[in-house]
Amino acid sequence: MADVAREANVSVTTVSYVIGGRRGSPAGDRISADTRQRVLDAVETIGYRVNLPARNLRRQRTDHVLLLIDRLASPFSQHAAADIESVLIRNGLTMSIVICPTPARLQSALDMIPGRLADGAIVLGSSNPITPDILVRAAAQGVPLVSVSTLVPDGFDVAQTHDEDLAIGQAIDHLVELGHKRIAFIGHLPDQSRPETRFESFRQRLLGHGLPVDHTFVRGGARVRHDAYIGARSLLDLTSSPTAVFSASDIGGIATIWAAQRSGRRIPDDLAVIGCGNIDECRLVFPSLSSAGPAQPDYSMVATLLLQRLRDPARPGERHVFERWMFFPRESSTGSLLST
Amino acid sequence: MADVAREANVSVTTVSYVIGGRRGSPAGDRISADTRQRVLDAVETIGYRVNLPARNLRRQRTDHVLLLIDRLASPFSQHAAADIESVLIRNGLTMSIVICPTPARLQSALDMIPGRLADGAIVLGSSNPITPDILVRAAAQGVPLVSVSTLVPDGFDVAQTHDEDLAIGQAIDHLVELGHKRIAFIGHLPDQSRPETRFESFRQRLLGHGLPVDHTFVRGGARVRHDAYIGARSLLDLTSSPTAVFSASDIGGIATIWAAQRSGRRIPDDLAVIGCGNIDECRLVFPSLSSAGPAQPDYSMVATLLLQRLRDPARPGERHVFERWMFFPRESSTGSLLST
DNA sequence: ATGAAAGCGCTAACAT
DNA sequence: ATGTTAGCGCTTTCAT
Repeated sequence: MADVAREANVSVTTVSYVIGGRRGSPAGDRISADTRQRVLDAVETIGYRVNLPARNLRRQRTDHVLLLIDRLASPFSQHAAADIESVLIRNGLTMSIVICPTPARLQSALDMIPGRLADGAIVLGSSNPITPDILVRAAAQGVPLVSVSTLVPDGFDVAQTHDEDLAIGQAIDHLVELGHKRIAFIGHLPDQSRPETRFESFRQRLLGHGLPVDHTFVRGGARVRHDAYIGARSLLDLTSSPTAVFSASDIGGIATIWAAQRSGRRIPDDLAVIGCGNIDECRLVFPSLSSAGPAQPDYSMVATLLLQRLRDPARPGERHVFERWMFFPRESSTGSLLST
Repeated sequence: MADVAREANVSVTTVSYVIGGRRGSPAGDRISADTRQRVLDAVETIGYRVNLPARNLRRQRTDHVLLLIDRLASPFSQHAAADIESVLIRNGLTMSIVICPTPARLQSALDMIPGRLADGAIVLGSSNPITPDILVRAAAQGVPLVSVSTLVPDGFDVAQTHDEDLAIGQAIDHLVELGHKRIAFIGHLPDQSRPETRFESFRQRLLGHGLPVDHTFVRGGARVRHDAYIGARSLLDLTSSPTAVFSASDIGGIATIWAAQRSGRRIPDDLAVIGCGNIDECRLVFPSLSSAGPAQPDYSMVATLLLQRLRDPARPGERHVFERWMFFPRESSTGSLLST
């Protein structure tokens, strides 16, 4: 900066004001158009680049936020990341993504914020059981945080879906109306030792119809195509196999369709399949996949929540609804295209 | 740090040595075990957190690298990111991901490195035509860079696949041997105004068999399931439609299978399909997708290349092979499972 | 085995 | 409209 100042025949202050471009108060008016141009030219000839760590050290702020996700591959993360980042960029912030497949990695990513490498974080879909503790502790230490989950807000905000239970209930009603009695479940968790909200919705609705919830009809692995495929195959290999499968994810539903087709079953005649999430792929797969999920998910409000919290870190955490779920019947359960 | 020093009754130097833990020379021997423990306790009671921007400013180094990808959704990015990050972590570095869907975003992400927010970057699969220019210019300005692509190395290293052309050739041979003459192509580019290496491999091999390359049989959009689906559907709607489709991506191949099934075609009897990339999904889809791709991709050497370049930034750029392609015939072209 | 102090590059309060 | 200067929090050389 000193070099630039010398070249432009101004002080470092002037250089700072030109390149720092405060969006606040004493920005434009301070420097004359002529001086500003001289500085810009000097920057060009010198090849000067601002040193961000120095700026961040001084400003005590980075204008950068972290998006923490458990894995890249999830079909909605692309959508979510794009929605969120566009809001952040519009507000002058940058974003980067850190993959946190384990609680330890989540912790170390969150540690970047007290470490002043970022101003805050958005946490997507870490369904690990010890995640809440980690988030609560981080928030208690003043880390501005928004979680997209069903957690209880506690110093951080929670963005969550609405009517998930209702939509899943409608999916089950739909299967029952079609005469299905042997309905299996493919969930996210590898085991049934911990509660899973979508399983609870599934279970309650089955019980409501007077149908038994048979634990030999429950599998995990909905998060990963291959795992769900294995789960579906083992369901279909049962001597008394299900006539319908409800999966807690769409990729699990699609994997189930594939496993069923490979076993020679026709869909939905021999096996009805319903997924969750209503991702685009549901409409492409043949037969198209019935799904409970949001009509058109929009994650931009998640970013807005973080912006609010950055402005006022002391706000108590709150729950906010950012997408409303519905049931979309398609070929995989009805046999004909009722809805796209 | 001053607070910690006071609490522990030592100097800030000592605190720095304890928490900075130089992995180099004067680290362990300098501080006595007793003093070290006193400092650690003080850190605990004070709740001290190191300020990374200050450290990075002073060290002129961040021990952080960027992974630049064009979109999250690509099926191999999960794998690549995990491979690369594990090598980096093992070497004491951290990694974050920045999504660069446009050349402008790629540029601004790369600018973080002269900006001293990261030490270097790995660029995955930006197939945009102006990308090479951006990378060359960044490298010329001293940005340590590794590109996973088929670009010409120029100040940065290039990690690339091997025998891609050969594997695609085998795939085409396979189709020709099965009697196919009307073979369509679904590529990455939206138009044919720019050369595309996989299309070139496809084209050359067809010509080698004396088959015409019909431009009404070429579509784009292989990168996105929905786009590929649209492309495949328009191919199948032709009055004289292809009997085989070769897609430059596996998700394009799977989308083609779906489009064909929806049109009432049997696979491979009415339409043979081959993809590229050999992703896990190929073995799950029904019928399983024949594919040209690596047997088991391993991206760790990409990270190794960057580590080398960080050590010696002046090294001229080189090409390195990190995965070898083969052709894997499966049900979507043969009708029976020859290979998994 | 430990401490004093310079300075990394920048911003912003306070001059003028 | 522009300049002076005191730090931001840390690392590291040089002393002791």
